[in-house]
Amino acid sequence: MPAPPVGRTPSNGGPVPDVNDAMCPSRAILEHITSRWGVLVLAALLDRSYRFSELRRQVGGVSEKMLAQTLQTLERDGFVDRDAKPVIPPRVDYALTPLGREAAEQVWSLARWSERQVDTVREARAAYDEARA
Amino acid sequence: MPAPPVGRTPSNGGPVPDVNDAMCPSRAILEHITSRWGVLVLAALLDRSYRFSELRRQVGGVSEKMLAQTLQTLERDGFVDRDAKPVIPPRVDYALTPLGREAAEQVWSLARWSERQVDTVREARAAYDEARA
DNA sequence: CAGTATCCTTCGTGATACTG
DNA sequence: CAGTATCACGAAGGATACTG
Repeated sequence: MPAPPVGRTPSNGGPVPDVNDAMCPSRAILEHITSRWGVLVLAALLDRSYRFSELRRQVGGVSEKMLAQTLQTLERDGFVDRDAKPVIPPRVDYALTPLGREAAEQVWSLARWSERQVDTVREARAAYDEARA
Repeated sequence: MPAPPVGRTPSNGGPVPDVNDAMCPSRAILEHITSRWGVLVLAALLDRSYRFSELRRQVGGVSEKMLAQTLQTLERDGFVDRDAKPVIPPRVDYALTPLGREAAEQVWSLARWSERQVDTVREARAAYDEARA
């Protein structure tokens, strides 16, 4: 299937609703699950559910802001289930929904494929860089 | 984990040395093939090979700069084969390598899955937004 | 035709501080 | 503990003009 044609390219000037979001909703979904932290969060939750801080430790290097943002996006899309327990101190557990598990498995499979190609790709890059040095 | 400092930042695109190359090489690969234009380029080339301008028309809304940059990145990683014919006017054909075809098939499969979930996700979002309005 | 070079705007990300 | 608010900065991305 050919790529979806995009009508206009926003001439620089006005706040334009994301062209691809409007034109191609699936692009937004794909972006959410393949985003830098999205991949790692989904992968972590593939094992078991996590609390916020647990997840933050499990996914190394993510800021609170980005983790919260990533989780909200995934929750809104219906990939992650948020279970906030009304206790003090607050306790919130995050888990995959069935749909989220489907997504996680696929994206994780792609991630593992990428990992397997690391050496091949490194060689390709070396050859490419060599050819124009 | 602070982002490691990077040497040069070319004003123009081109295969930019990826910050994540050092810390997580597979992440860079994943990023290249799931990038906004990377997905679309790989998908288009799944059908057949294309010339630069053909590809630009096929993938609607991509600027020359981004298409060139995307193609260079994919070529450098060994996913795309660039065949520049020494004629005037210049003619360059782009095609998938076998490795690129593997990548394209997987990412396109994920993209099609995303497309199938569009309605489900839209409902999930509506429910989410409803719940906090 | 197939790109490069330059300039500029927008966006993502992180640091920090604060709240329930 | 689990977030939200604000700010600052570099990187991503686009428009345009130019070149072989």
